[in-house]
Amino acid sequence: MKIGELAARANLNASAIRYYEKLGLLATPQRIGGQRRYPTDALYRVLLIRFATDMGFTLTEIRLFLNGLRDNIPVGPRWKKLAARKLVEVEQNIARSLKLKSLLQGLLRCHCTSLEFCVSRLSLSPHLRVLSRRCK
Amino acid sequence: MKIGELAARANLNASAIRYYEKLGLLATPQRIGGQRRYPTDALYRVLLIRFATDMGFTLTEIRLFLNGLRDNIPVGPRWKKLAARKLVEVEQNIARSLKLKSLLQGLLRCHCTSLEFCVSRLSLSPHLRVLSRRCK
DNA sequence: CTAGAACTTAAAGTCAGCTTTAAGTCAAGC
DNA sequence: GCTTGACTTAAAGCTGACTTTAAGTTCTAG
Repeated sequence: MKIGELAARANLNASAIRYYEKLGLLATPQRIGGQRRYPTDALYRVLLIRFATDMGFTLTEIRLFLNGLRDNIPVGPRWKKLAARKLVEVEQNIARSLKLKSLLQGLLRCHCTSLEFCVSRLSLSPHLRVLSRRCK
Repeated sequence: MKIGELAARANLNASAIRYYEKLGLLATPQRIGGQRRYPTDALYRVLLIRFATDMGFTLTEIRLFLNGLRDNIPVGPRWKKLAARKLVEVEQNIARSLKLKSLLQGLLRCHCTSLEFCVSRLSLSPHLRVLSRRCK
């Protein structure tokens, strides 16, 4: 498989594949005439990387994890430590986003002419009054 | 008020204030001996900007909104359009984060030796099998 | 055999939201 | 009058995950 096909199958740019290789996330593949040739396994590796980035892991974290695999360090504890840390981050993000959501909903329920009232009703910080002060 | 005091009161760096000014978020203030002097209003302006960035708005979005204020375009519709769009983004973020959370929790409940089972039980994508295949 | 698509490299560019640096100017207290 | 801290500028640096560029090489179809 050449890089273009690998990239297409992983729904990525070829440059992203080269970037992963440069970061040490992908092994340097066999070359034919200077061009990279990948075994099917490489696709799974790339898809795993994509999955992990979708899970919110950084490429650095993923490299740590994959290097653990390579060095035959037991996967369990390493993975769980990373996952537990990420879980905390995700939960904080959810809590924050829920707060933002209700704040935005509250603001959206206001009419412009009553924004001043809305601001106080929502107990928003006083600096928001600069907003209502200018509101016709 | 000099820039240092404004920055301290907004819990920001002075460089951030200058950056906001450069982006057009803050009016160019009066100068005394080349140094910026701010009226109290400027603090409310900065706090409003901080509030909006905390709400997840980008500085570009905030500038659009503030320019609307300056040009005496009615605040209500403009604000609501931005807020409604942001609300959708926030809701998508929440949905995504909840998915990630349950996925991470599922993975955390696994033991290394049963990760293969876990992967199939969680109905994870097949590329995750590359993981379990290497797991001792 | 040749056109052109796909590959190669290193280095620079992108986005956001600042911070840091370097070299200098101004203000306030003693 | 002098020191020191706060201010000034433009430009470069930072993080993360890539993309783009430029200039060149190789593969493939006709």
